[in-house]
Amino acid sequence: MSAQSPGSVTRATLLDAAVAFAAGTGLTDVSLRQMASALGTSHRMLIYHFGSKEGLLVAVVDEVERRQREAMAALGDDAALTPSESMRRMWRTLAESSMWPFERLFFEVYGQALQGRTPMVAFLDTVVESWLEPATAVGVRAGLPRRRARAWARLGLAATRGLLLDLLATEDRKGCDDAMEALIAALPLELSGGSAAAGGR
Amino acid sequence: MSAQSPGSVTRATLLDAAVAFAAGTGLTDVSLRQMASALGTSHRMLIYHFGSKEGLLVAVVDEVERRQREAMAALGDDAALTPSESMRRMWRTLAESSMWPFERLFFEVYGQALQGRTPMVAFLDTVVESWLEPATAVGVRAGLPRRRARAWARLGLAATRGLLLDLLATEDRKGCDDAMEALIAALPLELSGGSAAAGGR
DNA sequence: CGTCTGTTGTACCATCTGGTACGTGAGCGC
DNA sequence: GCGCTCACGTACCAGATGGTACAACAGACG
Repeated sequence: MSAQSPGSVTRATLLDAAVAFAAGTGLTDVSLRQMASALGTSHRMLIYHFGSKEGLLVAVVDEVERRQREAMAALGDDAALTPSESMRRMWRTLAESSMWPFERLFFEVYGQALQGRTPMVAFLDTVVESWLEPATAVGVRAGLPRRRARAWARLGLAATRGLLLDLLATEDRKGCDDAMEALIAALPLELSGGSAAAGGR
Repeated sequence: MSAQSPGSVTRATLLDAAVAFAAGTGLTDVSLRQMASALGTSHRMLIYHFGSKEGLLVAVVDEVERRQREAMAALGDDAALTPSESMRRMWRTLAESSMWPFERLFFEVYGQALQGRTPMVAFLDTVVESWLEPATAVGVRAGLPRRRARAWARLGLAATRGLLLDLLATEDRKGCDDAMEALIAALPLELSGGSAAAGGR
């Protein structure tokens, strides 16, 4: 195996460690030297592999976004479940405390993206739509008119993120569970699984 | 009253300008010199009035939090309205594009607080509870059992914040309005105004 | 008048920042 | 062997950073 491009194995390993570090520490006000020493390398090597600090941040943000999409795919495609059960399961997964570091990182990046900071700002292009489209499809499949499905998908996404913000701040798992259950109990009939029009064609 | 020379500025004025600057630019990766020159003063003066950069950040974050509480008080105490109408009105106010800079700042601070950065971390103590308690009271007054009222208050708060995150990222005002309407339409009967004002005193 | 107190400007400091120059091996094809 | 690329360490740079020392100027008060 020829190590062709500047970084095939080393770079990937380094990126993985960088994401883990970012999840644990955040990536605001972090210098190359700090991150490098936490990763067991030198700031010289980070610049070597990623070109610049900006390049490193781009790589980390892209990787976080990639994992987010991956998680969405893993959580959303369970077509056998009713939407309400699927929603409950997604919440149970996201609210797990082992996920918190990544969610903290997610909201940190989100907050900086909203302020236009490069390269986080690219986050905004996909952060809603990539979740909204699949969730809308679930609602449509369950028999909701498209526009209504999209509104509910949007609401479900927003409530989930808002409750995660709450959970991360208060660590009140029970209170947030109750709120999510209130939303699930209030879902339209089509989404709660009672009379799903399974053959939507 | 000594109308001081144009260069002379009091601490309160400086703080006000600092918050405005933070709302427009963010307060991540901002140096004293940058902020000072944007405020028409020198970094020397910021340190003179606030003690240190940390002291300035503390003052700004406290002020943002204070305004947030003030806004909550202004939005929440309209006891004549039904909860659903009150919610709709609150959303209409918060979604106004003139509020966006402050909301961006809010989420930026929130994101950094979640990563434990001082002094933003103090934000977390009040960011949920100070809104949750009044909203719960509204639900109880409308006839909901306390626990159910609290769950719905939490859900309403989370959905509002989640939709603001969505709105700030996508600027899709209509889509977010639809989602909020979907939530309002799904509120429990007691909150939607059908059987309002159960003789509370 | 002099003195004191609150502000402000200038000049400076040690430290840290991202980035670079350069040397040095290790591995590999020839 | 030779050359060549990748990977990495050491040493360094110019610039920016937060913070400080010190002087100067204003007005209030005796």
